[in-house]
Amino acid sequence: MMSPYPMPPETVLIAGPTASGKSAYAIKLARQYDGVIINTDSMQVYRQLQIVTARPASEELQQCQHVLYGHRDGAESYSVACWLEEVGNVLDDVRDRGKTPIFVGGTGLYFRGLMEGLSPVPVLDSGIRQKWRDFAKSSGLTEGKTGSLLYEELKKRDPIAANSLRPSDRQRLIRALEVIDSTGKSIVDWQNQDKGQALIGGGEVKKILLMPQRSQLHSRINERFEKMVSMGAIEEVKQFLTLGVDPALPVMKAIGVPQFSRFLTGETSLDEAIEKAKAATRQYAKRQSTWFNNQFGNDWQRLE
RNA sequence: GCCCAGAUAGCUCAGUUGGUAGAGCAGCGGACUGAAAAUCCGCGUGUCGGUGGUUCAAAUCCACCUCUGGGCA
Repeated sequence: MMSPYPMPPETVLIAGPTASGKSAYAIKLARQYDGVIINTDSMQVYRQLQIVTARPASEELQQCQHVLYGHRDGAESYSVACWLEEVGNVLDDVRDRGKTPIFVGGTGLYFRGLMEGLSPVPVLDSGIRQKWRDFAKSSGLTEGKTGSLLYEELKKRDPIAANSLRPSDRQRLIRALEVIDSTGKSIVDWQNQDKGQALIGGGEVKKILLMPQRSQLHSRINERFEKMVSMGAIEEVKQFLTLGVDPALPVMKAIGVPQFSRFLTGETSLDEAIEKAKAATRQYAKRQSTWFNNQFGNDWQRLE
């Protein structure tokens, strides 16, 4: 039965690899459902990078309300936990105003946190976190996968966690070490604990997955990157680099930043920087697709 | 027109005295719980320019042809 006044779903989720057309689709649904678009992308939160992260610009922002976009400084470290905390506040506000929350982005981990909650690991001491990052730097792990000092250290302190990780997986080894060191409890134990109440899922959740054919996605990625360059992506990265942000921070890994940084110091040609950045984008889209294909449930509506 | 150098994976190129080929990049598949645009794991995807010839055996040697660079006219 068609109703003349269809009720909007309680929540809308729109996921898809980079350049799959999420932003435009989100605006369409936002108008249909009187929605507020909520950023679900780990890089579009940073204020200084708009062009290079394909963050919606003024024309899009005028068409409906967008939140959690470009609201954080690149010099801060952001995370899925920060995001979930912010989402909690945003959701209360959106629902109070009778609007439909529309989550849009490409970060699989953020969607997982949103739908399933997060293990209740407390905020860790920043000194201890820094200690293990420094340790990792001196461990020589970047050189190869064998003889990892991090791995040996974790085996001593938390053999169960070590057993579940690869000796070459620097990031997860560091995380496991800082958790056991700060809390005295294994990350595995934390992860087996109740994740608490998920932020969404009480009512109808419309889940949409935009998955264009790979070859088409590659064309769109390549074309979009050329557009970014003509819109001033290089200048944006140049300006950002003058701030002297810690090279270890997440924002420094945004696609375009390392490649243009190397061009700006004369290490590579412009053509090479552009080709490398396009390739990095295609590889990223590949990893996103793997996540969406295998980590999401089959209750997502797939669209090309 | 003549001389020289090339032609091998999508790209750049290795390939020993003949034994049906391998690197990097790209690509493909996978993992994923607080930096996730991160961090990791796995996989060569090939009419060796073409046609003949020599040989038990040709990417490899010979001939001719095609194409691409460079040089001489």
